[in-house]
Amino acid sequence: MPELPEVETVRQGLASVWEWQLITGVLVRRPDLRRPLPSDFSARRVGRTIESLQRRAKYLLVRMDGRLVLLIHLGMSGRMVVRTPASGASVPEPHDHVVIETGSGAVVTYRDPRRFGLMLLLTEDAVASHSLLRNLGPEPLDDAFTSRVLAARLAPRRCAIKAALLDQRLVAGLGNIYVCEALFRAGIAPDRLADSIKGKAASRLTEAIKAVLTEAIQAGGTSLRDHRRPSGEIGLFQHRLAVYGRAGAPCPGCDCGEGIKRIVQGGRSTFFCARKQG
DNA sequence: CACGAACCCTGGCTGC
DNA sequence: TGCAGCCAGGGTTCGT
Repeated sequence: MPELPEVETVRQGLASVWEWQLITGVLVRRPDLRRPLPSDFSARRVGRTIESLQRRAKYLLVRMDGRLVLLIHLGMSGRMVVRTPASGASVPEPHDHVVIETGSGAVVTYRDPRRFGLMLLLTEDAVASHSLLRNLGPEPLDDAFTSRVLAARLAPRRCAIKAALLDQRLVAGLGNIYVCEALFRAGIAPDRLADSIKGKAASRLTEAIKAVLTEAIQAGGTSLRDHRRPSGEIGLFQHRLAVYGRAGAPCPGCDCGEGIKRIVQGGRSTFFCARKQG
């Protein structure tokens, strides 16, 4: 589910509730996520103060005092649900796996039906070198991510550009939706070889990636099924998708009669316009 | 390095 | 209505 814009939306929502809050309770209702939660998961966190929330790729990093960091990945179906004292108590749902209460009385629930997500407690020293993080590519919204950087990273890759952009080692945070949308905006065919993207094409692709991610964050992400902001509101970017999930619909970028096509690359759907992305 | 397939797990939708 | 089959925004691992 969540790609970079959805995770960033969750980060912003959680930050307003969690920053500088004391953790007063952690309840593990179901420890068997993608990696099992350790038995001391709760004990190590109660009494800590949350200092900041950051995002790296599709990971959330919750930094606490004592150089302790909670790493969260939402997988495909993970959500963080916030309940404040004003919104009242509620009955736990079947897939509410971890419940975290802070000094303000806010209760944040990690809900993840498919349990592809994970939570991991690390010390600050272990974060940068952790196996889940150390091979991640650059953040696409950083100023340092330029078309020259992208072209250089694509140059040794002899695979389809679609597959290359989904590879988190090449650039971090893109998923199936935003890769499709960025390639459409850049006018690049999804099966074009990655090492052929340079110069003008690399510039168009870089700008397309940054623009689509920025717009999606501003819209609160894309809510196709599971994504919710911590407040419970849905994102709105699904209304602005040009190609993703729109097989057969008219192309919004040109007047070709064929409409948006769907193909399968590496077992995953790709949506594109054959004319605009010739 | 690249590729596909299998796998992790559940829910929703489609078609029969 | 029930059920089988397929699909899904994430990722890893293993074999070729």
